[in-house]
Amino acid sequence: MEKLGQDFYSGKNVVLLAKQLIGKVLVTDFNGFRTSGRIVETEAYNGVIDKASHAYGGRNTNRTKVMYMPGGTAYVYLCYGIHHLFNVVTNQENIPHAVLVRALEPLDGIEKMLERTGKPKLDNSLTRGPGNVSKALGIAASHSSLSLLGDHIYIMDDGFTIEPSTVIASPRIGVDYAAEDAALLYRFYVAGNKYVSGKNKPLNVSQYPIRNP
DNA sequence: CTGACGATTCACT
DNA sequence: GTGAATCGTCAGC
Repeated sequence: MEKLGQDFYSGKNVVLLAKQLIGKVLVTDFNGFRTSGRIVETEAYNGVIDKASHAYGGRNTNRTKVMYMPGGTAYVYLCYGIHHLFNVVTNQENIPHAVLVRALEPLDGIEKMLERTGKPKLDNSLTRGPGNVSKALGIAASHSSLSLLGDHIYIMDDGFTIEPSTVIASPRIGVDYAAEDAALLYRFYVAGNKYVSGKNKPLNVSQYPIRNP
């Protein structure tokens, strides 16, 4: 059981990092309430050359400047006026790579997550989809720019390994506006896991070959 | 200052 | 499958 450190987040290949984050444990600890879940779905956003990225073309605004911070920083933003989406900034300073965490399998603090989301009981909607992940873990836009090397939001490797053949690569969700980049296989998920959002091919692995970029 | 809109979710048909 | 909710952000005037 060990917290991911700077070396992990400094990795230069954001697509590989998105894949490597599958199976890790995302933890938040606010006001003494610890909540966590195993990451089962991620998406990579490949910096200035990725039309689906907020930093495409070097775009650097008050909101997106967080993406230019060093790897290991939280990038959280409000989407559709309702949902806070949590991303892990990767690579080094001034290279705006990020990984969106889209789904978790709940582990610790499920009662607290139910309280935050107003759900009556645990089901697959608690941490399914990026908006729900943030809501359940208590992550808000005000946490953007927070270091993941600190004590409030961080990611653990607990030694649990997802069978590699069950980690599927697919196109990202909701990025049709990104033209040809919408087809890139930058989304990763655990095949058949009930917390995975959107399309979830249970077993037909061959259709979406995993490529180590 | 203004208007269009989004890396979504949920209720409803 | 369709549509509403809801507001900070950002490009453009």
